[in-house]
Amino acid sequence: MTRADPLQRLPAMHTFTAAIRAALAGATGLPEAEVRLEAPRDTAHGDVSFPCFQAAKGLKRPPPVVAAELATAMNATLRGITAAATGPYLNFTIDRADLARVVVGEVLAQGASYGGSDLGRGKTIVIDFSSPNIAKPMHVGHLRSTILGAALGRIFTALGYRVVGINHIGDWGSQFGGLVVALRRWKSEVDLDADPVRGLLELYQRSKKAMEADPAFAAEARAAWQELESGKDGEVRATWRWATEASLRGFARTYERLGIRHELVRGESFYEPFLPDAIEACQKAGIAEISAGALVVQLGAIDKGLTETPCLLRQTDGTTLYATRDLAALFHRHDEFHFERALYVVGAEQKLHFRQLKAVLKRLGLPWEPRVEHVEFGLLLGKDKKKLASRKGDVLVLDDLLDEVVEESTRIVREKNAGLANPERVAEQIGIGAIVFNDLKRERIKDVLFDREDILSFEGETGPYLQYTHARLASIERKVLEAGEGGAAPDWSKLADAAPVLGRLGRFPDVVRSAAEHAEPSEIANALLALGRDLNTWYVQARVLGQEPAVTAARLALVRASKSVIGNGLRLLGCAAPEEM
RNA sequence: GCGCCCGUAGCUCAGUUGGAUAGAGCAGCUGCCUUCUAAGCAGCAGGUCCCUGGUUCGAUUCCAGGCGGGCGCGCCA
Repeated sequence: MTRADPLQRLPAMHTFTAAIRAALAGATGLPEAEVRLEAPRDTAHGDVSFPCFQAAKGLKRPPPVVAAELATAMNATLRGITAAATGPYLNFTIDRADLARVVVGEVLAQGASYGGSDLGRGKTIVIDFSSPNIAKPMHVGHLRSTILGAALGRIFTALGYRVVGINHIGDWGSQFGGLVVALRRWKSEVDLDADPVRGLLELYQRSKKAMEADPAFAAEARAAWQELESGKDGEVRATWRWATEASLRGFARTYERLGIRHELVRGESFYEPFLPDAIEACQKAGIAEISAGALVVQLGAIDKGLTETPCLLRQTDGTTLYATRDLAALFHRHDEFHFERALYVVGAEQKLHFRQLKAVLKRLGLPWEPRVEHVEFGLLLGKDKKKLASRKGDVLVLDDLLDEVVEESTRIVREKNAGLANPERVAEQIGIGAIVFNDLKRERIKDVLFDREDILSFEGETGPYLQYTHARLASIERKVLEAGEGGAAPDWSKLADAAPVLGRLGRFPDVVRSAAEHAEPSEIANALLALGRDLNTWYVQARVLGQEPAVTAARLALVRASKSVIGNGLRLLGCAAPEEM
């Protein structure tokens, strides 16, 4: 395999910024790396801006004077880019035709891969996300981890990384002894075919009650758990395995609706055999000690905030804990994948746990500790601003939410576009898109108020708004082609009125890269919304059909490029990009 | 009590490594469907960027201390 010349892989905008950077470095004497360019907040100022405060300090002259001097120098050096001083700012405007030709050309040439790169070639990213518990339906609380993790997976894949998405199923623990006994006794009393997870939930809940009320049941459950833990491959294990597989079948439908797949499904039970090794590693390193009867790793020396909260590896009764299993899982993943980054897409309420986990890695002196990241996200809060808990009357089962939103989108699709060829499919795309986008549009650390109205609204800053924009662009493209127009050579200078759109198209690859770096899909969501706004503003007043051929061709090219970028962005986030809606 | 996170318009949020007049959406009010989908567009109105101090030519942004809200804090996961 031959490696592409990295310079040729630079996004379109870089051809311009590189020229500006080099020219500024030459004129100011600053190293190129220290020439800090920014995108002006107001596009009327230009495409690229250089605040002259720093340079002025070095040159010992007032910033506005420096800006004016540099403007003259830049205009003498640069071609196709004009520089103008506005107070202390030096603003660059790229020749409109050049900007349009280069950006649109690159977007169209790269198509579905525009926004991506080969940045991650040969590197592996492990993403732990979703991770529901068996015998319980996925709750809306699982939504954020599922949607965020899947989006991150697609983003890293687009950047050329090998992505291993792991579903760390909660399939282990003493409570499953009770479930096994419940299945043994009452299997025939519930419907486990139509909706296996709901049936299992009923049994699970009955088993919890029976544990308290019925000593014989409790004893049988304990015995079942002991047998399960012993590794014996008998009736108990077979029943547990059946319950696990039935749950996974139920989850699979939900994942399919969301367009999500994991590369690996590995329950906590998978790591059971590796627990002794994990504990031994800590003991051999001399960092494990007995405290109040439990085996712990003290962490105060690493992190003062953890003085009072050591990491517990083994309880007084000899059994292991969450942290032990996560540690074992992490060692296993490192050995198997030699990851560049290992991301845990888990709620912020588990921050302490991951801080402890990383502190243990530090005490072990493992150099790859910084590669382990807790991609935390805010809580899902109820209307009372308290953590959302299961309550009667609230629809909190994930599938129910998906159904409810799709029902609403079906109603709206019928109302808005009665002649649509496949309304069910489009309604599903829009409903799911609304849910996914609603979750990804804000910074992940922010708590989310679970607001049904918010999710069911398809106007403004929503997934359907972008899907609608995409569908309209597709419609324009269809109509232009039907009319047999758009085949002329484009006059790129006629896209001068679309400069904000061109800038956003050109910067899209930077947005994707930044979103990956920060593990923050909301950066893409917000960039798409801004693009959508600028685009809508542009095309309502720039008709494509029936213009001079060179104008129609140029506008059609921009429509296609914009549609491509919005589509790419929506798909990265996990939203469909319908051609019609 | 300790630790961490959040605090920007009535509500929900953006705001790039500190930089120009702090921006969107929703809700409210005005307009725009005989021309490429009105899930849209244009406009009006709406601000003590929680407070106080510090660093800086410059702070919504960085630092410290408060205030308010949330989450977490050894044998659950």
